[in-house]
Amino acid sequence: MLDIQLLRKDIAFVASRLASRGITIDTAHFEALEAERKEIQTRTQDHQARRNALSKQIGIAKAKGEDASAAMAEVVRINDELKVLEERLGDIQEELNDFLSQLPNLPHASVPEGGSDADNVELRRVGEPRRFDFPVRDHVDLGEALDLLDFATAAKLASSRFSLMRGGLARLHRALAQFMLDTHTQEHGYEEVYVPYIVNADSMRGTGQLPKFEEDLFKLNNGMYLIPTAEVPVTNIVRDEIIPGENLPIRLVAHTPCFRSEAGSYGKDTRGMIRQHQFDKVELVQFVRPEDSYDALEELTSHAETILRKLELPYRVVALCTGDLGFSAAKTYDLEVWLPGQNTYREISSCSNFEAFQARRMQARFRREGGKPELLHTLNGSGLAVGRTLVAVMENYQNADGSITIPEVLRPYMGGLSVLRQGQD
RNA sequence: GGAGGCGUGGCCGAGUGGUUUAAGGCACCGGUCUUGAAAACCGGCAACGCGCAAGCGUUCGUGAGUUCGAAUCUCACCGCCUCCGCCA
Repeated sequence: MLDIQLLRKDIAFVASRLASRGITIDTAHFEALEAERKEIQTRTQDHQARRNALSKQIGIAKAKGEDASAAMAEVVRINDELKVLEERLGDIQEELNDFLSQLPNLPHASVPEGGSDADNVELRRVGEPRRFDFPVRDHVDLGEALDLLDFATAAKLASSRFSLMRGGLARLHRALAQFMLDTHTQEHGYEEVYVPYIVNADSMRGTGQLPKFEEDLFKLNNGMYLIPTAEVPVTNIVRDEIIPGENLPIRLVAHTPCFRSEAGSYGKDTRGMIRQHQFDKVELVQFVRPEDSYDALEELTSHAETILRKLELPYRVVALCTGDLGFSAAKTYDLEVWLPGQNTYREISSCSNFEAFQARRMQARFRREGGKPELLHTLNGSGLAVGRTLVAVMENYQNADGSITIPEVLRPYMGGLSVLRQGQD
């Protein structure tokens, strides 16, 4: 949520920053609502003040045994008017709130201008895509040939866009998550958290999934939702809290499954594990002081990159342009891993600074020594998407005979195993 | 699932219809005293909204209601605790 003060003060600025994201806002509508809100609110509060004063007089009069019927009659009259005013004020405030909650965050000044992902800016490439002297297979062919990946059975159990992993591949998937958690907790100073995979609507509003993106979520019959990312439960830990300033920054990491309905993605990435209704992700979340959040974004991105470096997977870092930013983000770096099976770089992590956008929705604040509560800044990033990392390992580490070499750093998690081949357990 | 109890500021806690403008304590901040610290004493100290300000308003888990007036009464919901049942 944007700061309503900023809209009151300089709506032209807000409109122009949103225009860079391809969003047009009805400034006249907002200004009209605000003018009415101000008038109605002033009148409402005048009435309330009058009523409170009279009620106090009535109390004093009654205590003395005097007659208070004139004052009581006036309060009745004031209450009639007040009822109308309060209703109208409530409606206006709701309308303002709806207007505000539909607006995405403003892009940071350093975000490149652009209308679509074609305008994203590649910042750096790390690692050299491997040259293969045999025909490259994608992860689906590799996994099915090894009898370790079975999409047909997954579709029988659930539907398309689910996967079934077996044996060494299931273990490799688990190894990746363990390796990521251990790296972030032991080397990068994150605290591991275990969180609910089902959350309420308030949490979804806090991080910005609601009200605009309900169709992307799985909703349960009790009104709660399956999490689309650990960002939701982990970030909402600080909702409605005032954190002592000396406790910041707070760095949390969680490994969770993620559930996405992928509505509107029919025909996109239908093959393999790239786009699933259920996938695992290790998520990094930071709560920081406002002045530290851009340094924290660089640092958090480097933490995610560390995983790719240790796995020796080639990747590139891309700065999303204004038109490609997610709803709540002020700035985002995507990490894209090289997939030989697709002969291209594919997103494997998205690291964002939300500034105070989520904190304002969540009322997540901190207090400096002796100061007033201030909104903190939130950040998060995948560190990494486990399923896509598994795909990247399979495709980049494949051998001519269809076996898959296990990256060095994962072998301790695999009981020392160095290669996945057919017929193994 | 059943029965009972409870939700008050950063924390503890008083308050069962009217000068509550939420007592008191802890913590915290400032001051006096002191070589310094501690103790003692004095003062300050919830959040949010509107307003240039004075100030006004809202908030006692949440929402609805009763009343001239609600932290206090009624209803619903949420959460926590205790006991019973069930269960990994």
